[in-house]
Amino acid sequence: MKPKLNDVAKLAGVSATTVSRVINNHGYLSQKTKDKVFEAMRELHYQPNNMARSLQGKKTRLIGVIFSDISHPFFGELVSRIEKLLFAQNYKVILCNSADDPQKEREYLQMLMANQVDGIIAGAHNLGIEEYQQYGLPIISFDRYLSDNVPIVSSDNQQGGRLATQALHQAGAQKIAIFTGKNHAGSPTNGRREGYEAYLKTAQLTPHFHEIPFEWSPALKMMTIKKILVANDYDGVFCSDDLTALLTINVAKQLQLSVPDDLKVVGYDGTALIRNYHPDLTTIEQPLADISELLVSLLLQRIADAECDLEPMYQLPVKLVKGITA
Amino acid sequence: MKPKLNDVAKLAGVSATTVSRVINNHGYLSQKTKDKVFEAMRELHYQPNNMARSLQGKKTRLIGVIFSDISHPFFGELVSRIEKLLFAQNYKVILCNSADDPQKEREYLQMLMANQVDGIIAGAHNLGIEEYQQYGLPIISFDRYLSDNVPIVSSDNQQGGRLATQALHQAGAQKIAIFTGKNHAGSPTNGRREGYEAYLKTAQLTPHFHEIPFEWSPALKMMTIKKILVANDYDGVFCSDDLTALLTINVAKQLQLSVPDDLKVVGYDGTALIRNYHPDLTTIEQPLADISELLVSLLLQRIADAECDLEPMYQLPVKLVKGITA
DNA sequence: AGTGTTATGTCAAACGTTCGTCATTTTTAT
DNA sequence: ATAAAAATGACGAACGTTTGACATAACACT
Repeated sequence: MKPKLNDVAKLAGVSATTVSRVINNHGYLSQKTKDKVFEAMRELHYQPNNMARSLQGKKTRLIGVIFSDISHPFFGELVSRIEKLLFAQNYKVILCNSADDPQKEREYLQMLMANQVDGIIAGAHNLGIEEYQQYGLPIISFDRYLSDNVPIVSSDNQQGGRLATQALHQAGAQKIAIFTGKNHAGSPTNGRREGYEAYLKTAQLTPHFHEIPFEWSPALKMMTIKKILVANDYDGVFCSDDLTALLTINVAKQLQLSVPDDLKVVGYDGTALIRNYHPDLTTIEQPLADISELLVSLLLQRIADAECDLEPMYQLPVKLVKGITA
Repeated sequence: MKPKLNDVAKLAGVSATTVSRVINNHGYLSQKTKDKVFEAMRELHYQPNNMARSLQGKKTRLIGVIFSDISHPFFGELVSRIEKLLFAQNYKVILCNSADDPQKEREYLQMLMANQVDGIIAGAHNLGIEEYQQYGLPIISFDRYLSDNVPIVSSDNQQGGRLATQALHQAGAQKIAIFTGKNHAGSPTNGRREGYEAYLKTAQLTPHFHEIPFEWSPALKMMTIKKILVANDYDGVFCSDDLTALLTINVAKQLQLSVPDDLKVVGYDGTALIRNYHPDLTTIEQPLADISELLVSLLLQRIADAECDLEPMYQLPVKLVKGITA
C-alpha cells in the first residue's frame, strides 16, 4: 500500500496534525520537527494524495489544454511551451486533442470539469459561445473568440496578412492569390485575409481567394492546389499556414514552375520547425514564446483572482521572416 | 457553487443513494427513476467530482504520458495518437515533457504518483532503472529499457538500420556513413547502428560512425554535418532520424552536392508530416499507429490486471519508404 | 516566579462520493 | 391474496487530507 500521512507521522514520531502542518507550512514549526518529518517523507517516498487534498478545497493545480491536434507542428510547439511554463509553476496539463470536433470538445470540457481543473487554455475552433460560459472557470483563448468574458490572446493576423502580401508584391508579384482555410466566424484566418485584401487595395491589385479546408488531407490539398495553379497564372501565393506553403512549393515543382522566379510563396506561422528545417520559406512568424507566456500568465492571474479584469484581447506583433521563396 | 450529488437528488425527488446508484449503475433501478435522475443531472450540468470518487478507491482514469518533447514531430504524432486512443476509452492524459532531463523526469514521476494516475506510458530517455520500480504502477515503455518488469514496445530498429543501409547501397553508394545521437545504453539508436553495421559487414564495406547529439540545436548540427561532409567523401548517409536527414540534405545543397547523385540520404521515423510534406525523402517508417495502439492496449491490460503477464519486448516491423534521395 | 511565545498534541468536522446494511414500499406473478 | 422480486430510502462508515478549536508543554525573558 502507498504510504499515508499517518505512516509518515508514526515514522517521524509526531502527530498527523504536525505532518500536515509541515506539508502546508502552517502554524508554528521547529526546524527539528520539520527535518524529522521531511526525512520520514523521503524514506517512505511519501506523496500526499492530491485527490484528498483537493477535496479539502485545495486547488488541483490541473490545467486543461484544448487544441485541435498537437500532431500539427504549430500546436505541438505551442502546447509544448505551455506545458513547460505551467510545469515550472507546479501546474499539470491535461491534454485534449479536440480534432476540431464540437462533440469531442464538449466531452473534453465536461471531463475537465469533472476533474476539477483550475483553469483552461483553449485554442479549439468549434464550439458555440454558451458552452464556455456555463462553467464559471478561468479560461483563456488562443486566437479565437469564445465568449465576452474570455480573453483572447492572438497575434496580429491582419498585420501578418499585410506583411505577407507586401512581401509578395515587393518581390515582384502582380497576380497574388490567397489560400486560406474555411472562413467561419471567429476564425483567425479571417484577419489574415483582411490584411491581404487591405494591402492589395492600396496596391490597386485584385484579390483572388481560394479556400483549402484545414482538415483536408495533404493529398487532397495538393490536388486542389494543382488545379488552382494550372487554371490561373498567379505569380504569388500567400498561404495562411506554412504547411500549405510547403505543399504549394511541391506542386510548383511538379508543374515545373520555379520558385520564386515563376511563383512566389509566403507562408504563415514560422514555427521553430519551419525556421530550422525550411529556412528558404518566406513566412510570417507568430511569436510563439510570447504567446504561450501570455496565455499562461493571464490564466494564472485569473486563477489567483477570478475578478481581476483583463483586456478582452491581446494582440502580439508578428514579423516577416525572409527566406528565398518571396 | 457547483452542483453536487445532493442537489441532483433533490431536483429529481429521490435520495442521494439512488442518484449514486444511477451513476454507477448499481443495484435495482427502474427506467423511470433513471430518466428522472439523468434529466436532473443534465439540467444542473452536474458532473460527479472525480476527486471524491477516486478517494473512494475508484480509478482516476488518468494516465501519465512522458516523452522528451512533443514539439518534435515524431513525439507529437505519437502522443497525439496515444491521447486519442486513451480518450476513446475514457482515460485522460497528463502530459509530461521531460526534456530529457533526469531531474524533471523524476519530478514528473512524483507528480504523477501524487495525482494517483492509473498508469504511465514513458518514452523518455534518462532515468535509472530503480526509480521506475519503486512505484508499483502499470508502466509501458516506448523504445527504451527501463526495468525488468516494464514491457517495451518498439519498432525493429536493427531491421530498420539494415533496410536503410541496404537502400543506400543498392542505390549505388559505396562509402556510407551513419549519423546517430549519442549512444547511451538502452537508447533505440543503438539497434539502428547495429543494423547498419551488420549490413555493411555482409556487403564488405567499412562503417563510418558520427555522433550528432539529439539535443543539439539545428544550427549546431548543421555546422557539424558540414564539417563531416567536407572532411569525407561519403556518397551515402543514414541519418537515425528524419530531421537530421533534412539538415543533411540542406547542407548538401549548400555544398553543391546533388542529392541523390553525389550524396544519397536515408532518414528514419517516417512520420505523417515527413511522408506528406517530404515525399522525396527515402526513410524508414516506424508504424506509429500500431505502436500507439499496442502501447495503449498493453497498458490497459496491465491496469485491468496488474498480474497479467506481458512479453518483455514487442518489436514491430518497419518498412522502407522510397523517395528519391536514395 | 510569572508571563508570553513557540511548539506540539488530541479531537473532530469537513470535502463529495461510494457502498454496504437494513428497512420499507411497490410491482409482478401465481 | 400471497409470496417473491424489484425498487427505493435512510443511515453511516470510509477514502486521505486539512484545519480549526482547544489543551498542554517547553522555552525564553524579565
